[in-house]
Amino acid sequence: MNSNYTNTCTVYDSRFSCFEELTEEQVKFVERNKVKVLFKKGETICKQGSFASHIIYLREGLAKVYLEHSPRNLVLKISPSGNLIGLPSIYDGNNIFLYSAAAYVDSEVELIEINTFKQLIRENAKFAYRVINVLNENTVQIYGRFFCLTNKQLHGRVADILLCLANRIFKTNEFNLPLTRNELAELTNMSTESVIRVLKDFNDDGLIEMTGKTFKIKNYDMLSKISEVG
Amino acid sequence: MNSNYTNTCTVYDSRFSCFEELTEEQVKFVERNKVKVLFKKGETICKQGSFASHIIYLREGLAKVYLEHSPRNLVLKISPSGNLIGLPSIYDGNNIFLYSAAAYVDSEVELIEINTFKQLIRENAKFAYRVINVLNENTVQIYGRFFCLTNKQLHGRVADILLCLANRIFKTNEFNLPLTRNELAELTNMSTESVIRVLKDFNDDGLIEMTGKTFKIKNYDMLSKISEVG
DNA sequence: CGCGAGCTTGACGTTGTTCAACTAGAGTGG
DNA sequence: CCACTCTAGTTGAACAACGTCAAGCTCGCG
Repeated sequence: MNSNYTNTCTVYDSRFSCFEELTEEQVKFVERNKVKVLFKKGETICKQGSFASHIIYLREGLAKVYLEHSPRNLVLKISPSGNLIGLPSIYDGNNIFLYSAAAYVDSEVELIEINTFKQLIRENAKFAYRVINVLNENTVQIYGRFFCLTNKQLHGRVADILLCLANRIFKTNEFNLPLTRNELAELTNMSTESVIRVLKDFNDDGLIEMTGKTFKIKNYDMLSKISEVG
Repeated sequence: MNSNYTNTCTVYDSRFSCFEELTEEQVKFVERNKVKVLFKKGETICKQGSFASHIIYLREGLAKVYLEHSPRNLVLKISPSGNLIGLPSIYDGNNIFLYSAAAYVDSEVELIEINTFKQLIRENAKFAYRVINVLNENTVQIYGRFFCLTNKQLHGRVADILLCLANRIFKTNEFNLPLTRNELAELTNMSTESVIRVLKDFNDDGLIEMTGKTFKIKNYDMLSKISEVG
């Protein structure tokens, strides 16, 4: 019953699986029209502006979804395993990827032929209903992140990301982050130097313990508070 | 085939009408389960966090859709007549409004009972497919605005809004704006004073002609350029 | 051993907000 | 018809928040 968006805004992790609603026959239909692909860390999974011939299911790994624009990109979300990427591409006849996605770590994806996916939506209303739920979930997450990046200051944003990573990605208070400081900066929409300074502040104040890429949340409540007030 | 998001980002104006896909019987079903309501300028059409018992169709008027948060709100989009508000509320079992909406001008809306709407989605896959398109269109628009507010500077944002209003709302280069400077500031996520200063700059440089609330776009190309480079 | 990428730090400049003061027009009540 | 008040609009000056730049550091790897 939470009606605010101040927290855990960056990671999109769907609670819905649309595929559960498929009939046996439809499942086979999907099986026949998908391929499995491996992406190495750093590789582009889909490219903004190119033809979207498929919907992407991230079976294993971690990816960022972002809008490309010089001089700097805008990361829309990070997507852990179990999520769909490219759903907005089924919008209108064009089938163009509206964003790019890249692998943060080695990842395994399944590419589902887009017309297969569209056909399922038109054939199976329960499946479509699930898809709508996934899209809406995604919208909620984007709204949260939108708010975060536009209305919070640096410390709030970094606190937010740290909590987000701990809660939603690693699901523990101590984790080894596979991102560079530069990638963290892109994620929080700030300069690399500022990321470093804020992390140092948190470290000096005992809110986190940080050595290189190992992070440990020491004062969860305080970080939450910083995240809230911006 | 445009793959960037630099322009006309604030107004959501759907090209899709989902209702065309309904059968006669379903149309009657909707008729029986909707009510018409008038809202005066400034009134709240829906309230973030409250129960969403209905989907809102804006038949006539102009509204802002926004996240509530002190000290300041975040406007997600402005919605002209002919659009649906509250679709993300059908996400999961909760049926809570994820955002608030308020009328910029006197507006006429139709409230469609939410379970009616849900039932239509589950019954009619073509209808659901249309709804998905509407949601995706909305997502595209939000991405554009997200980019605009996070990566553009003041002049770029104001140029953006002006073009947006001219192109999408008033559909002419000369219009009378029913918004205060303060509302413009909220819309561009900047301070009222900054809005005034930027508008003055544009006016002094001959890009626009402005007297009070009357605006005239004088140099469309230059404004576009400013909007692009941020 | 040396090279390059990522990381870190301090100094400095820019952008945009905040604050305070002032102005103009639109009610409102005597 | 005139104060009075209230809101919206405007302006300038001070200030804070961040980004940029330049330099140096560290560590893994060829």
